[in-house]
Amino acid sequence: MYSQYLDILSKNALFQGMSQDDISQLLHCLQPKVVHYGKNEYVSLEGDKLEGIGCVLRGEVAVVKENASGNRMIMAMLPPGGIFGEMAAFTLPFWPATVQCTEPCTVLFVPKDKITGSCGTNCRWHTALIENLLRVISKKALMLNKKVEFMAMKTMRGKLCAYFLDQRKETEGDIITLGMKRNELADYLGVSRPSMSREMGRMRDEGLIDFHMASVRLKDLKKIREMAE
Amino acid sequence: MYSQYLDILSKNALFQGMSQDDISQLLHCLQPKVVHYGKNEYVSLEGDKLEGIGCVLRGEVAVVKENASGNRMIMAMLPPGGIFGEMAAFTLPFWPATVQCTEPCTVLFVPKDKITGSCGTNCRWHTALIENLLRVISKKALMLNKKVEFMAMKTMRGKLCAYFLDQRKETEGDIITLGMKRNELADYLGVSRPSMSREMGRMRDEGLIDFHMASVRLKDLKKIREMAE
DNA sequence: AAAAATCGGTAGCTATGGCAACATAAAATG
DNA sequence: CATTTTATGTTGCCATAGCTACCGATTTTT
Repeated sequence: MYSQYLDILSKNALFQGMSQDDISQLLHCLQPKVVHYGKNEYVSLEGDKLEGIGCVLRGEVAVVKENASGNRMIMAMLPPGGIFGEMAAFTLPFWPATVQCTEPCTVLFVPKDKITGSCGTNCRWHTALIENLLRVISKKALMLNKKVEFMAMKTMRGKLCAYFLDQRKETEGDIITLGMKRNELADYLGVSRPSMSREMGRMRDEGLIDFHMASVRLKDLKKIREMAE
Repeated sequence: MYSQYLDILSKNALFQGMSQDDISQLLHCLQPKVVHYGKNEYVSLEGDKLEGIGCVLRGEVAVVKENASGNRMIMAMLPPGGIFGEMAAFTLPFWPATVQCTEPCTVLFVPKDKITGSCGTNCRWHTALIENLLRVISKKALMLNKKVEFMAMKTMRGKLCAYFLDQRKETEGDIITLGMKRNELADYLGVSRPSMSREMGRMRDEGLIDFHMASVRLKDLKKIREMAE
């Protein structure tokens, strides 16, 4: 019944660690709805009743928020494998944003009460699903928490240093990769691109860092750490 | 065994909607550890192995983050009924912050694998626990998301208007209550208190709002909405 | 009720960082 | 390989908002 979608579902964060057979059985007890949409069709409208989590099976959807005066802000673009509504599903009764297809799409909706409710028979993969969901949501919360920390830094230099050190985390070397383009990083930190470039230039002049394109070499870790408090 | 703690646990977000009898049975299968601490003792150290979620039963704990140069930043103060570690438990192997008692405390630790793992016999309240946990974590994520939105606004006025409108949400009237003191609100929005007061004064001069202490009257909703884009 | 502490409004000065505009470099496209 | 497009660096100007300091109001403590 869902066999044609097992391939893409096995790459979905909600079904991580399960074989396609497992997913197939699990789907049987989740009783999800599969819906097809045409280009530009709405998957959900802000304020609509929220019944479950959406998984993109085919196409691409845009999560957008529209303000009073009709300006639309794109919150995310989700390719196949992407999920949406997971943060709101267990807290809000309504969709907090609008979801629209940018091309013909197929979306699978997992009813929220089927996720937590036990399914009688094979609860084994149910447990894995719940663990995955907990992982997905708390990962998001931690990412947001980190972003708040960056944005809360008072100076541009503070934000940059905090971000650099965070990027360094795993790799103990002193060369890091900005995982984003300048524009995106500036947006992420809540500053303007020219001002950010200017500050990075100043930091280079002062011998704190060196950089070329997306790679930055942290030359004076001690001072960088001081700035990132 | 845990009977003396049922009173306070029934006020805990994790056990919401359960009777004390239910909680008692559930605890039996969660096999939590109860630990007593003296004043200023450490409950967990940043970097320690993270084994489960903590519930404050007695006393008060402080969640603190220390930076390289020994400065400590208080992330939260948790009274009895408070929980900690819930965001990290399913994502990080180690505690991301230090937890310390400000007075003699008792803490109950719920092992994380006991939460998701099925317990064989009475799974009924297990399901409720998981739903509660999902609610707690996703609520936190939504709150952080909102905070990011406020902080990302480019101007002071934008931040204020967005916050005012959010506070208005439920009550459709035009008088809102700032749920915080000026200092706290300024911190929350990531601005300085004097600048915020100055801007609020300007907005009053322009006829957008009126305010006295913690209550603000939104006089020109149209313009306020425009500013909050 | 008096004293102390906290909270909130105001003002002046100044610096940080936003913005626009342009220049150069890299990457994508044909 | 040439051309277009996109990404990045740079600069000057200037407004927003930070900071310090102070004063009055309100709340808490004793």
